[in-house]
Amino acid sequence: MGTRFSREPLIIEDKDILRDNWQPEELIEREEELDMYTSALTPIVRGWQPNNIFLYGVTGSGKTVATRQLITELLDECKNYDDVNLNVVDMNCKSLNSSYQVAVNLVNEMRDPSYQLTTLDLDKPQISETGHPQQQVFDELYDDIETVGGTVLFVLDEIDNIGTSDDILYELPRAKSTYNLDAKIGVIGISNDFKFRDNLSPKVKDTLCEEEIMFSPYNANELQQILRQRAQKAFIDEKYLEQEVIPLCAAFAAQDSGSARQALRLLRKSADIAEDKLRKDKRSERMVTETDVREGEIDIHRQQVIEGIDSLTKHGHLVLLTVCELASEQKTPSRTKEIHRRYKSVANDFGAKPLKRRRVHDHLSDLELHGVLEKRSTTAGRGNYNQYELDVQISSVLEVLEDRFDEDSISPVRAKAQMHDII
DNA sequence: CATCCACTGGAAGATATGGCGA
DNA sequence: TCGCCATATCTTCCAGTGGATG
Repeated sequence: MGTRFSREPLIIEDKDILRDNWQPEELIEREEELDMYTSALTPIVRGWQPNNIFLYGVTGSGKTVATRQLITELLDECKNYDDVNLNVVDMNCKSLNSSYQVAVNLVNEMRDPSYQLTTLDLDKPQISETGHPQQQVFDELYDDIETVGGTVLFVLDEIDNIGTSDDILYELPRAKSTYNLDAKIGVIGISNDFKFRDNLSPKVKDTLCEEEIMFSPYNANELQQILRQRAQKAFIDEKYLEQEVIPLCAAFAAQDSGSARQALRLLRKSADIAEDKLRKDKRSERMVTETDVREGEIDIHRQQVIEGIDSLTKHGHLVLLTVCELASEQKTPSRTKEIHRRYKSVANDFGAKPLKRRRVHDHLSDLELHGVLEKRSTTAGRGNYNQYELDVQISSVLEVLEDRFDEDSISPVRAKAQMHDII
């Protein structure tokens, strides 16, 4: 037997190739989008004022990969011309939910000594995330832009996170004329959310959306091509994949989101499961099977729900616990009114001041958004009302809640659930 | 058919928290 | 320490909805 940590590859040769941040040499199935994108970027090579570009499409539809590829080529090309000084500031706004935070992080990004702006280091200290007036942060940012000079291109990935506070998107494209800057400023906004574009204030839409490129979700066929492109390199031998594996991964992802990221994650998970079975001698052949894919799908979904629950606040957990309690008494689906009534006593038991009705409604919708609860809107009887019930195994929810509260307060619920045989 | 009812969910304001510079 | 700032969370208020009621 080998050691516990054997380096011997079993099925996968290079797992990184199956990650969504691996940059393929060629982005396939997106020819049209790349074409439009290229023409939108062309003015930069000529040293002209850049277009502002807005990309939108669901996650995993190739927006970021396309951007990375084209920006790399663009930077290379610009090196050939003395009169073009292109600086790209690339930032992911995933955890930033206001314009203010984006501005602060842009300043820090530009001042980060390890960041390779093609000109000088700014050599100024980083600034803290809170405590400054917004305008002051903007002023710092413009100062830095002017110091860097040339063409400054901002790539703001997942910009939809800032929600309705879109000041920065109004400010940035106009900064040149407002503050008489010499530097040319361009903004590329990348959004996963279609609605974000519609919800932008009209003044922002005018400027930022000069060039819009829409990345549609991949269909099952396109996803298969993408998976094949990567599987060729990632697996020791493609023969180790059952014929149905790639089509099935593609189908699951196409059905749900059309996201290449999701399809890849599933393929990766399936391969993990297969290797695990091999290692534990539960399987004799080097082979990823259809069953592995189906198991992987369940596993990933479950993981997502648990993460969803984990991110909630204390009262979110209390509301969820209330629904569990009702479920354990077979009283779900339950009306919001009923949930709120019961929630009040649950909260009191935990020594927490119960929230008002409205807020509990919000928590319930949150839970639905996370896929933990299922909502049923009813328009029967007097007026319309909502009912909620658990959309996942009560046992997995209780498991997560046990970590949040203490075990003793959860066990009565578990006992009741067991009594009614729903666990 | 007009009015009422019971509920939903948007909007705005209040409160709590935590970091900043002075 | 204080006053200032941003933000998350929560409360208050209220308009809208659509079947029920008389």
